[in-house]
Amino acid sequence: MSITKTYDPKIAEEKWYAHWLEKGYFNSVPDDREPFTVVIPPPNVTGVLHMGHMLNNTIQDVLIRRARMQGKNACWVPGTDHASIATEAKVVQKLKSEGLNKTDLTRDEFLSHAFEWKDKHGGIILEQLKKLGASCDWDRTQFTMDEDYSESVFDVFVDLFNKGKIYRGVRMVNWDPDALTAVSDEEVLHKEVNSKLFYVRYKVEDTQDEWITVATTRPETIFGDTAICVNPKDDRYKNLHGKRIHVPLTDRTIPVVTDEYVDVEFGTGCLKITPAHDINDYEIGVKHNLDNINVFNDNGTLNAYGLHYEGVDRFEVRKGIEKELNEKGYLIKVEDHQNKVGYSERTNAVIEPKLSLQWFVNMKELAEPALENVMNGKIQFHPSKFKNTYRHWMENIKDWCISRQLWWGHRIPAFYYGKGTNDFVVAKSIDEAVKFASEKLGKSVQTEDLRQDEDVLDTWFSSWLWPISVFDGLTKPNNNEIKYYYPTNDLVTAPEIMFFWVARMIMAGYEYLDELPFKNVYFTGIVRDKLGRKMSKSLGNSPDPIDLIHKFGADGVRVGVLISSPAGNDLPFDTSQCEQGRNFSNKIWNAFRLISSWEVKDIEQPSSSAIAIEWFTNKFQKTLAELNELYDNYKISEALMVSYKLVWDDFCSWYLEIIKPGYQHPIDRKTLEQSITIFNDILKVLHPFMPFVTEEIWHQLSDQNEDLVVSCWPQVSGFDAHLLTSFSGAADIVSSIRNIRKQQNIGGKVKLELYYSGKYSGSREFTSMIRKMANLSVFEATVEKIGNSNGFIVDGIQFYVPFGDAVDVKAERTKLEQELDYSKGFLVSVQKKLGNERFVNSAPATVVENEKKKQADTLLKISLIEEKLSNLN
RNA sequence: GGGCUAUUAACUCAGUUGGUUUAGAGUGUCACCUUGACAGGGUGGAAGUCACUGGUUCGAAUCCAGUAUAGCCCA
Repeated sequence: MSITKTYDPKIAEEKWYAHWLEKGYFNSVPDDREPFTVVIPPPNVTGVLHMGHMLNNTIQDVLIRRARMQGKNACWVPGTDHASIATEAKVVQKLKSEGLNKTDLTRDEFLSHAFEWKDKHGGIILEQLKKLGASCDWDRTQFTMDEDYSESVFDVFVDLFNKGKIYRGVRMVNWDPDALTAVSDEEVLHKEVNSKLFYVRYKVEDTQDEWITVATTRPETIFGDTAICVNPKDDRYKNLHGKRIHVPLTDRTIPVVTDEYVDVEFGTGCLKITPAHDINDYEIGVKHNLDNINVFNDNGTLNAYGLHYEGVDRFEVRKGIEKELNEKGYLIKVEDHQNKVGYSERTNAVIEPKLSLQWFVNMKELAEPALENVMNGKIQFHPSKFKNTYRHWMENIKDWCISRQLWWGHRIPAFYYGKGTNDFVVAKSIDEAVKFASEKLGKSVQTEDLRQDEDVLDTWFSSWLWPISVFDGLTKPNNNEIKYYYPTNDLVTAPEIMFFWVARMIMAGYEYLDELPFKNVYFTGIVRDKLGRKMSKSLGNSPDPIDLIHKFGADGVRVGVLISSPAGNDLPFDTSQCEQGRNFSNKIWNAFRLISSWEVKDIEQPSSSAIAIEWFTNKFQKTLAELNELYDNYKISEALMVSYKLVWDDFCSWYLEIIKPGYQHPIDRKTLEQSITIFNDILKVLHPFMPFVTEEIWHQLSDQNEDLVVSCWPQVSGFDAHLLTSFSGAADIVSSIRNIRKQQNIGGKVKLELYYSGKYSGSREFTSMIRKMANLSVFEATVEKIGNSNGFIVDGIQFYVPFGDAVDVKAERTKLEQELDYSKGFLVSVQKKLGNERFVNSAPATVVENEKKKQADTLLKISLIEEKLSNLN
């Protein structure tokens, strides 16, 4: 049976994923083993896989697969998030394309459309994750709006309300006029934009012709002005204190107030105050007891206060009012101006600050343990630089607005029985609400007397419970699963959602289980394109991950995304990295193909093979120890690179070349068997990165009782450092001879002679290997100096390769002179150090010793080169 | 405006508590080789004032200060 020349991922991937599922390897139930738990950052239920997911989930899978092989009870819980605002926006859009407006539907009608959409598109992303090889326990798949899950959300709401940590209040919120909802501070993106600064004059009351000029970027809000504010220290305006001012285009007058807040330098030093439409104005308004005039409708058009602009969008009004102010002589001038404007992350609408009645969580107490336990290292951040950002946010935390004016999500479990601010009860169900309301009112209340709050909860108010609720930790406290799997081990996520999600999960963990939710947080970077732009659907610069998998194989893509993405660093992604990954798959495949192609015979094992096996076994042990350490420090990218080099350089370029029998010659049984053992160990350490190709080779290479996915991670047993050093000395000799062949244009098939002077012992055990790899006919000591030869020095031993017919003395001389220059320069730097008395006196003895040894070695080397040069003619 | 982080080869990154080399790797690039495991492989080479300026030290890519540039977070 011939093996294909290249690895074909398609067949292996389908076959093995199905097999793993069938065997239930990814399923976990609590047992005696140590648990290793990861909860997936639940993607949007209607989302599709993008490169960010690829990176994130590949890392999780690598961690989970390794833990599984280490004999831990690995449990990776998948699921999806209802993502209220994003999903609702999609559904609204879809309905619009069918000619349906959300406003024409009842809540129930809308929700049935939404669920229909969810059932159709929901979970696509989970299917895509399977293509990537994700070894999640699919039986545990959860959705944040599942019944049990929702119950825990309501439980928490009720509990926090009863503890006084949830309250209802009028606050300035970020209003998204497109989505018609409040959004949290974190969902607002501030962008620098070019705008205009309008200088508008206001007439002072009871004067003939006295005016003051106000600079504003938002002239459409003058209908909401309720004061003019100046700095009390500003001499220019002292005469205005206590006066009243006419608001242009209206018949209203407003007071002049003074406040230090006003920047004397900015604009005219005269500020119009519109408390309903600016957070700073609002605060001044509260301080000076000013009215709030809201001039906007929820959709961003002006209301009746806007007079003849009623019903017109605010940006249209801005244009119109500029014209009108100008015509009526109020507009003094217009300047170009740069300022920052908030945009909705979801709809990209310009956010309007708006006063409204919303639900809030008081964060102060919740934040305390969450901050403390990250700072003291109980919860580790990788990389740790994110601790600073985290601390900064947690120390300045603000209350969390959790109500959203949407329908898709967990409806706020507050039930109103009257119009008063406090005429409501909070309860898990309508039945409970009836009971509580009856108690509160002291009379019987019926279901139909109660009206549930129209709003839903912020999505993060459900996902902050994710690590607890996927194990029913709130609805069934102290159940076996929560006790066994919680706290989870590693969380892999993007730094962008550190506050939305990570911080809040930590808070929920301490509030509800008095325990951290996870021990380690691995922050991935942002996946960017070649131009450094974030990969996003809207830019259209993101390749479809599934296409990539078709082209390069899942293993190739996994390697591609991991190869250059250290924790916390952005990943500048290019498909050439997947190509590298695919080539790596092929390299491994061909190593397998080579070994399989050999005919076995019961012949004697060559000593070069015996030593190669000994060397590689030690090399593998050394690398394994390195790998384990890199994993422990979450240096996944580096671990991959170390594995890559182990396979490509050590295994393929050295080991296999050493043991490879001559063309059409058989191999001895012992070497073949030991090589298979070695290869199997390599497959094990590669498996977390490249699950499919390794499983495929594992089964084809030798008979196996078990599958690689559940095999044991190799044991660390130590290594012989001396042997490894000797090998690299031997490898240096081989390289040097290859170099000579290259310089002298001597083909690889021409046998060469190699002589050495002095005591050569360093790499003695590798003599046979050197003879084979360098293709030598002679390798022995000599007492005479050999003049006409190429030479090199390894470990202080002079080696000679006598010239054949083709002699290039000149080239040899040049080479030696270069080497001499370098060595002399090096000697100078070493001697400079040693000549410095203060160095010799203050540096540690070992360091000084080392410098002395360097000096001696270099002196020897220089004398050897000089001697060589003088012998050359 | 405030805070954080970074700046090492063409690109992407290592460089552990300052001291195994006049700084390493992968990719790319260049030269040569290759009917023979490898949509390629092998061998070898070139390529860096470690952003800049000072300081601490016997010794700085590494520690400190300042400057410049970039990114992120917050307002």
